[in-house]
Order: sequence, then structure tokens, then C-alpha cells
Amino acid sequence: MSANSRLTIAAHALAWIGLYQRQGHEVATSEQIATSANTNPVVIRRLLGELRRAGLVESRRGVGAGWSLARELESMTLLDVYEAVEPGPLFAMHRTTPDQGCVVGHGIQPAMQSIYERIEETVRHELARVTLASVLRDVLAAPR
Amino acid sequence: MSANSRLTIAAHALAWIGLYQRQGHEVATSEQIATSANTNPVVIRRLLGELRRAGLVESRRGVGAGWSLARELESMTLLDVYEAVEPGPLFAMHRTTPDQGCVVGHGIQPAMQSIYERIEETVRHELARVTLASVLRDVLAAPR
DNA sequence: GCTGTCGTAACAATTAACGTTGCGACTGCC
DNA sequence: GGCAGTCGCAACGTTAATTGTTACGACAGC
Repeated sequence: MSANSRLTIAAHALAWIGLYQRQGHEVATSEQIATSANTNPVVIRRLLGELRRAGLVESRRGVGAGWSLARELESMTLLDVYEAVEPGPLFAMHRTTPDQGCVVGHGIQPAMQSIYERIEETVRHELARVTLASVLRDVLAAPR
Repeated sequence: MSANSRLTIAAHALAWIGLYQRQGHEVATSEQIATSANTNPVVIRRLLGELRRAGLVESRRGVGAGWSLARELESMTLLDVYEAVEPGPLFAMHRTTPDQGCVVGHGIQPAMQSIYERIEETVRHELARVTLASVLRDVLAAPR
């Protein structure tokens, strides 16, 4: 599965902003975060834009502009981030509609759909148990 | 997440073969399955080849060739199929290594890695609870 | 006005999955 | 022994999504 790294990068950005603010800074720029994540500032701005729409971060414009947290990291979970940045489901159906004249082709999609929904629900449950504050704790606890 | 449909198609193929055998046929051809799944026979052969390596199906060659189940559908779970056809993890890390000189860039990957491993474990647990026999039951129970 | 940053559009680059074609290998049947 | 049907597999084209890049206007503080 060509998994995407949107959730990883978004968590990275949030942890970075959170740590930076703890160190007394008001706002973080997309360029600073991009340097840490080794990617392009526009990629960060795009992701943070989605997080802003979800009410997780705020942005200022003008000179001295940048990003800040809209809520405490303690009150943010990976589920919040996941829902903000992940568009589609974990597992996909057929790209083309299967043969509806075939019994299997007709019944397979509803069958798999309900299974997939149950699995995604447990994934969401697990994501909801992890706060961004605990992610940052784990980040800082990594051996160097 | 650009989810792929490999698990869905593989389950489709197994259910199709299982039902076909129940109706008294010995083997199913990749072309029959491809027609039901509305795709190309080579795609089916590729997927079934992976399932064969995992010991879930067998194939014959020559005239009257085709595919048959190597085990009962009751003894096959979606986890068996998932592990046979899904190469990578559900969530990806950064595409490029983050800045190891940054505290967050250095600690983010191990932190996310352990979270992702825990989540994949619960997904595997859920997949293991679903047999292909129950998938086929659900397929046949779909309203027409 | 100048500067630094966001906001966003447009497009290129990369990657993975999927689809297609072609052909050799195998096996049962005539 | 030849024929026909199907798998096995490689090669390549197509498609779609993500990611990366460039460009430029908007905004706000100095």
C-alpha cells in the first residue's frame, strides 16, 4: 500500500510548533518546520492550512507572521489530525464496478464495505487515544 | 490515503472460487474471475500468484487449467489474505529523512513508528476475526 | 514604501497501482 | 505428434495521487 505521509508530517509540524512555543516563541514559520521535516515550505503550509480549517492551529500574516497552536497539545489527538488531513478510506473498493450480473460481483462491495468500516472505527479509536502532547513526549524521549 | 484495492480484489477472487467450487466445478479460470471483478485476467493471475505463495490457492496448467482453493474458506481469514497481498505499512514515514540535527526531526520517526505498529496490530487483529467463509456468506446475503 | 510571510494557483516530478500485450511453458485431448 | 486452452511472467503503457517547485498576490508591521 502506497501509504502517504500526511499524518506523519502533520504530527511532526504540530510537535515542532508545540516545542517551539514552549521555548517562548510566539509563532513558527513554515520554512522552519519545512527545514526540520526536510521538505518544501509550501507542503507545510498546505498541511497546516487543513489543520487550521479543523481548528487546530492559527496563522498570522504580515511581517513576523507564522503559525501557532489554537489549542493545547494535551487536547489534540491523532484522530483530530487524521480527520483533518486524510481524505479517503484506508481500503479501497474496485476501481471499476464489478459485474452486477454475477452474484459475487453484486454482493462483494457491501460485504467488504461493512468490514472495512468496522476496521476503520477501531483505527480511529486507537488514534483518539494518542494526544499530540504524548507524541511530543515520545519525541523528546528518543535516544540520541 | 490512496488506498489500494488489492485486498478487496483478492477477497473477491477467493469468494468467487469458493462459490464456484461449491457448485461442483473443479477449477476457476483467471478470465472468469476477471469478468466478475471487471478487470484484466493478468491482474487476477498476479494476485492469485501471491495467494498461492501464501498457500491459500493452487493452480493447474494445461488444458482445463485454472485455480482452486488450497484450504477451506472457513480456515482462511482476511489477515492471511492481507499479509499475502499487502506489501507495505498502512502509514508511511517522511519520504526524505528529517533533519537529524533538530530534536523533533530526530525523535519523530521512532515515536510515530511505535504508534503505527500498535495500530497495525489492532488492524491485524480485526482482520483475523473475519473468515473468507463469512465474507462469502455476507456476499450471498446482499439484497438484490 | 519595504520586507517577510502566508495563501493559493499552476505545473512538474515522482511513485505506486493498474491495465495491456505478447509469448513461452505446460498439459490434456484428438 | 499436433492442437488448443490456460497459466507464468516479463515488458511496457496508462492512470491517479502525492509530493515538490515556482510564482505571485495579499497582508501587516516597521
